[in-house]
Amino acid sequence: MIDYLSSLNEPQRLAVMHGDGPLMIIAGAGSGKTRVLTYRIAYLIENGVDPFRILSLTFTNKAAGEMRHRIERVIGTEARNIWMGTFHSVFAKILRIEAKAIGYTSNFSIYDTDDSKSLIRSIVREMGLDDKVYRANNVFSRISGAKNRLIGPDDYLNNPIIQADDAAARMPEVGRIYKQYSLRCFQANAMDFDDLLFNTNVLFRDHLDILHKYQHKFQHVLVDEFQDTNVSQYLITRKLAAVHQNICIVGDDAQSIYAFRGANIENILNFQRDYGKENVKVIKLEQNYRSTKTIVQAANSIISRNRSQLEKHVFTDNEEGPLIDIIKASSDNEEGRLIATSLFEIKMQEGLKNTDFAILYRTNAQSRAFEEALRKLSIKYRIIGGTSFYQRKEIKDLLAYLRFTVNQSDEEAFKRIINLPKRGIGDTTVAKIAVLAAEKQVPIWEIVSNVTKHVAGRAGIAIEGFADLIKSFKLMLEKKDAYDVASHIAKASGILKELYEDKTVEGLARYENVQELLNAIKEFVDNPENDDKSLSSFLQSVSLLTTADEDDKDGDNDKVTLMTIHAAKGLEFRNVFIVGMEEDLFPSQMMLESRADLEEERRLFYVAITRAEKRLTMSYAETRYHYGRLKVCEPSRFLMEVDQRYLKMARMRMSDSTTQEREVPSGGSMSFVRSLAQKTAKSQSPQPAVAHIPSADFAPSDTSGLAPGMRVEHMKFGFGTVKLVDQNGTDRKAIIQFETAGEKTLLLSFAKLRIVE
DNA sequence: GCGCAAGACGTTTTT
DNA sequence: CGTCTTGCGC
Repeated sequence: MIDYLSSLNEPQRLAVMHGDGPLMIIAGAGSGKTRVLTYRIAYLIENGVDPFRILSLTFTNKAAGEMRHRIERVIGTEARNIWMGTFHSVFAKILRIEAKAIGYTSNFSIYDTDDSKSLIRSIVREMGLDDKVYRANNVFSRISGAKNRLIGPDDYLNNPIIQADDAAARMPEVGRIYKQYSLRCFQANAMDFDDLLFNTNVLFRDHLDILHKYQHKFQHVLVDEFQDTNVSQYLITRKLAAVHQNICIVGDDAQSIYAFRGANIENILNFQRDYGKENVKVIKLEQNYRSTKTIVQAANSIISRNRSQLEKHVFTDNEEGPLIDIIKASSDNEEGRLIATSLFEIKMQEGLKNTDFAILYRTNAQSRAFEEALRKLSIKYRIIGGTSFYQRKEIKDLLAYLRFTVNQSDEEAFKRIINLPKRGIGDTTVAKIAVLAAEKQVPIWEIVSNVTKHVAGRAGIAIEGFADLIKSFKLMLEKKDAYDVASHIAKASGILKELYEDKTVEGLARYENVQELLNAIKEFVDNPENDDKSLSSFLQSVSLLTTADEDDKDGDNDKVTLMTIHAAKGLEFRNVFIVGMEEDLFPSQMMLESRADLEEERRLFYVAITRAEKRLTMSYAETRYHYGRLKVCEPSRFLMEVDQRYLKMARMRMSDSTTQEREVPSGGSMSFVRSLAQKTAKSQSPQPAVAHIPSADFAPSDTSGLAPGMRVEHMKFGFGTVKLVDQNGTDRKAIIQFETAGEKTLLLSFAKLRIVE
């Protein structure tokens, strides 16, 4: 009956059949870890473990769904009872159940990144701070980083290292913003993504009875993609596994690509320390079943350049396979055409389907050229990630109505809809209400529902009307399901009407999108797997969708997949194109600018390569449009780092260029620098020239060009002030240097600065 | 408070 | 090149 065991190799079988106690599976790319995890859970259930008592944490909800179905095929419908999902969705569910213990109610809102940033923007304004200094992006990432390390606002303020760091970054008030931000989230009965994990930790820390309940409930805890968990997540798993000690982690340090959001490879090391090295069973899965020898070895040649890694040797018995093709294109658009043509040829020659192909890129913005080229060849494609359906304005607007109906404390939802459609309530009034609520420490609704006490005149009456509208929506919540409430709200709020009256193409599309959202809610309600059909439950599931979770709306499934490399984690395709292999793009400009080593970028490259089963193609363009300007690109250093034996390429060369120089007065703004360079280029060369000024060279990471004690101050992306100072603080001159490469457009936002004595 | 026009500013990667 | 903010007349 357990015939699935026979299809496994020795280490895989050991991992599946491991009994009690901590288990760490180091699984190389393509080594069948999903199978192992699936079968292990099936095996546990067959051996008497109650599915209700298994907690399995995956990286996407889709992965959880697929795994659930695979387990179902082995052991039957019992698989439905396994606790399975992403960290965020599983613990959001638990927080919903236990909300009261930490002062929330179970219908709390989940703030997405936009909500968080908008709240931070308001707070910065209210505190009278400069929003150019305290950029929402920056502040948010600091707060997020702190939360991921389980540092609360008070800890943050009391930590001298963090305070010194903030002071050095000239943002000493971040701690106070953080404190206010947390307070406001709490008052809004809202949690951001990080709070879902942070508050779970708080819940387990402060309420031992609740912790004990879950500790005893979960007899087995399994964590996939362990290399991408952060401290906050790790501690949750550690607490949950503390009683039974049955924790199984699966990961690959070589595929850790989420350090930027707090993932900590050291969790793998901590794991052995925390459970005792002698207690932890370690199993390595090193045989790759996915890719050709060429692909596996090329990937190995990349990752071997990284210093920090666990000892592991990934190999394969698969065929040799074709060499990796390198395609050089003259522009980003040509890159699109060449890839699309190549894809089409391979598809015809080998008789493949569109689903056999994936195009992977470093940033979402790169998809455009490939979309156009594929469309021209009538090749169907789908894009994963990017501006997703749920990020569209009209969708967020309706969702905000739904959120506010469920949770009248939700400040961000309130701000979004209070004047939508227009009812004569301006920013001033909105800010006033938000501040009033914050000062009195009461929910927004408290002010809104008694608005005439606080706001006089026309605005007050308008808000009163709004409050009555929301009250009428609220009444529906108890009796009706999510779909009935939502479709009523769409009509009664006037959102649908406003879009319907907009007869432009975009207006029509927006109207259809809203209908599409209503359809999605209908589907949610009709799905027998969802036991809770309330609006609140729908909103929760929607906010925690991962990019991979979004389904195609049309029924056609044979499509080429376009996505970022990050989104491709865990997936595999027969043929893979890795595009945009250019210095500044991959490895990314940001990584080159910060003095960080490129190890994470290299791991990302490793992940990209190992998605391919049979055939791999890489491409780069010599020029690329960026902010509407043409930029000259150089081939990525990563292309040189691959063992050249596995590549089939046109000889790579740097683009021909000559260098021009111009003096820049210190303290001048970049727009001045820009116009100066523009003038220079035009007057000095008969044809207008391209100025290639890689922004990586903006801050001379190579300090050899600098006299001792000198430094160049600048703004990223070529905006702001250029300033060159010596150790006495005296201004000195700097040179802007740019190359001409015989093209027509000037690219001036990427300036290379050099020092003049 | 609204709407339009000119101007500023920006791109990793994601739950 | 887009998108979002700001400034001004109404």
